[in-house]
Amino acid sequence: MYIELDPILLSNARLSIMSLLNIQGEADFMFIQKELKITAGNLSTQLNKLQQFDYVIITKQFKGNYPLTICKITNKGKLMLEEFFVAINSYDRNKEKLIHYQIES
Amino acid sequence: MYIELDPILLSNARLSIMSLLNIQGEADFMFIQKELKITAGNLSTQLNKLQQFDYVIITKQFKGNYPLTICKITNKGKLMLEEFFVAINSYDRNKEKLIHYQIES
DNA sequence: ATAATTAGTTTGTTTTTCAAACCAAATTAA
DNA sequence: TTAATTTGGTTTGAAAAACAAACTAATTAT
Repeated sequence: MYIELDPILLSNARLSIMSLLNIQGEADFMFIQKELKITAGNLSTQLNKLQQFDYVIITKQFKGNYPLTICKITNKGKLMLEEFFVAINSYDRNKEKLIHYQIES
Repeated sequence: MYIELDPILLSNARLSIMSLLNIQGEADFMFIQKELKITAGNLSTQLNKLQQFDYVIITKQFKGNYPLTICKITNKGKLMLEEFFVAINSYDRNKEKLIHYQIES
C-alpha cells in the first residue's frame, strides 16, 4: 500500500463535515445538515465517530427552548485533515500538471 | 454534500491499485500485490470490482506453466481517477498553500 | 511420494454506511 | 384543550464494503 489514508476521513460524509468545519471553525447540527444535505441520522452517527476520535468536540446547549448541538473542529482534526490531503495527493501522479493549471488560472 | 466522491475510488485498496496502474499502464497480479502489500484475497476482490465498473480490464494468460493475470487501466478508469483528484482537492481549503509549497520545492 | 510454492478465488467475519423509525419537548392549529 | 406538527436530534437495523483466512488447483523441489 502507498501511504495509508486515514479511514476516519476516507468517507464522503465525514470528509465533507470536516472540510466544512475546517472552514467555519464551528457549526451547529442543523446548519451542517442543511449545508451538506445529509440525513440527521447519518450526521448524528458521523459526528459521534468524529468526536470519539477527537477530530471534533461537541457541546450541547439550548438556544431559546430548543437544543442546539455545536460542533467544533479540534487541532488534532485540523492536523489529520491536512495530513490526509498531503497523503492523497501523493497518489496523484498528475499533481504537477494540476498545480500548474491551478496557478495559471 | 460537496461534490460526491466516487465510492469506487474512495477506498485505500482500490485507490492505490488505480494509482499504480495509472503510472504503469498495466501490471500483473503478483506485481501489484507485492508493490502494494495487500493480501491476494483482497486484491482479487478489488480487481473484480474495478473490472465490473470498467475501471480496468483483466486478461488471463499463462506465463510458462503458471497463470498470469494482467490488469490494465481503461480510459474510463483514467478519467474517473483524474476527476477524483480534482473533486477531493475541492475539499481542501489549504490547496493554495500546498500548491505554493510544492512549487517552491 | 510428499512437502512446499505459485497464482490466484471463495467464503465468512467484521466494519461501515446510511436511512427509517423513534423520542422528547415545544409550538401551532382546530 | 387537545391533537397534530415541528424542532432537534438519537437509536436501530438492513445492506454493502473491506478484508483475511481458508481453500483450489497446478507445479516444482526434496
